[in-house]
Amino acid sequence: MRRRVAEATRQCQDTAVGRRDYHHGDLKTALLDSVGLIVREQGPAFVSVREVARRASVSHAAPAHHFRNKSGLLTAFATQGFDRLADTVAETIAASRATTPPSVLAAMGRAYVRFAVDNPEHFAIMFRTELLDVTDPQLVRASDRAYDALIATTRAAQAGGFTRVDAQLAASAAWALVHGLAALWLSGRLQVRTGASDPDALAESVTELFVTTVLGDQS
Amino acid sequence: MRRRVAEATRQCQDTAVGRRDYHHGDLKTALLDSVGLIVREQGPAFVSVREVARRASVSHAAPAHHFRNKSGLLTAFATQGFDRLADTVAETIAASRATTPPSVLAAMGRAYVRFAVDNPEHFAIMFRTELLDVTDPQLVRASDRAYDALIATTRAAQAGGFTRVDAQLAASAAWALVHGLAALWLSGRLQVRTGASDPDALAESVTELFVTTVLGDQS
DNA sequence: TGTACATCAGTGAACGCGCGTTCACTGATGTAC
DNA sequence: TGTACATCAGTGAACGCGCGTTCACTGATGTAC
Repeated sequence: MRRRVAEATRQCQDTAVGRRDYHHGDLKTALLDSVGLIVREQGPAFVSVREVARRASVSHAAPAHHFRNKSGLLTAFATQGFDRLADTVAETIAASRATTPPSVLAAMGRAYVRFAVDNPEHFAIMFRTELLDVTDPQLVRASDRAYDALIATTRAAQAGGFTRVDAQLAASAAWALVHGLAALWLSGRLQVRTGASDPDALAESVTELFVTTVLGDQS
Repeated sequence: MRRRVAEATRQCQDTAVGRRDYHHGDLKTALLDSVGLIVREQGPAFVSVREVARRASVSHAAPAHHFRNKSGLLTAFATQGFDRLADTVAETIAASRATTPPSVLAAMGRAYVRFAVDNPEHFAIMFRTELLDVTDPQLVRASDRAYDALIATTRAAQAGGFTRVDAQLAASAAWALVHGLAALWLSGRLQVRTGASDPDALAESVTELFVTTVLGDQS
């Protein structure tokens, strides 16, 4: 009886947005969204396959049809994060095409911190290598894409005579600087220590300091 | 019967190093050591009160006599980490008393990375604020001690006319730089990206770059 | 020095719980003819 | 267009497990007299 009623309902609403009778439609995405919500609200330690399924309103066995296991689920989530980061960085580079490598690098640094602040749930998982399958090809590809943009920019800076040091060291230092800033901000320590409340302003000051000193026009 | 044998054994070995009959002697320290071993070998996610007790060869209820709960245990471990970091930094400052603030700051940066590499288990917990009781007075005191040393040094640099920017920003930037370097190194990303194998050399290059540019002698 | 007693620091059983994963299953979907 | 059938994407029960915390307990220690 309940089945027949449900079916009748389905036939009426078949094309409506809310239809989610038996097959979900886009459960994979919904599960990754659930991971993000849990990490954001409670932290990485609270992610469980069952809670993720619960939030997506499916049975706890459903995720197994989309991810090999818990590690696979987290790896997919980290991959999503690296893809978004790489997209953000690529957009930043495209938007500052007309400027010099140092100002491109500064913009990338601001974008990195912005990404971390806007997506704390992804940032909190992306570098937890002990939770991930770091050999996963999609994860590798996504994180490569983000790093390649960085090293290309410091190489351009070096080629343009803008840097005091080689491109590799400049890339490592720049990455460490913005990564540390993002991590300390998200852990709450920087706010406590400095009383700062605007991560963008802080990122701007720090990246500006970096490029004007390390990448100051030396040509 | 077994009891009497055990007692006889105890009476004979009462003063021996290995004696650990009923009262442990220094269980609190032993439990913190166990936490460190687990984090180092398996990661923070694998720390459980029961496993910690198991490694210290006591019953799983024993830790409750020394720590309020799991969060208290981790908070004590983080406190131990901040204390050791502050000690390391203090020693570094004492050892470079005769030099200028920029070179003191560079030495502190190297010490920070060195600490993280030598104590990855502490570093992995110290900034996981969601796992800790961040209001714990001992934790606050220990982490204050480490930060105070940093801000004092950048203030000295500013007072000596060594910095392009104010002491607070210099402290934030310096901290972010070495913290990011340590975090990326421990996550394994930097090795993969740069092929580097010596964190000390990398820390030396990066801190040197920072102080010569940001704190270059401007007087 | 000996003894009574309070306190400390352990034990082991028990509680109720949520976890990851596997399994046989079934409803829904898509495709070949 | 209709139908048979393979495949896909879910369900719900079950597995065995380890977890954090509490509790009454007891052995060991230290102290007052």
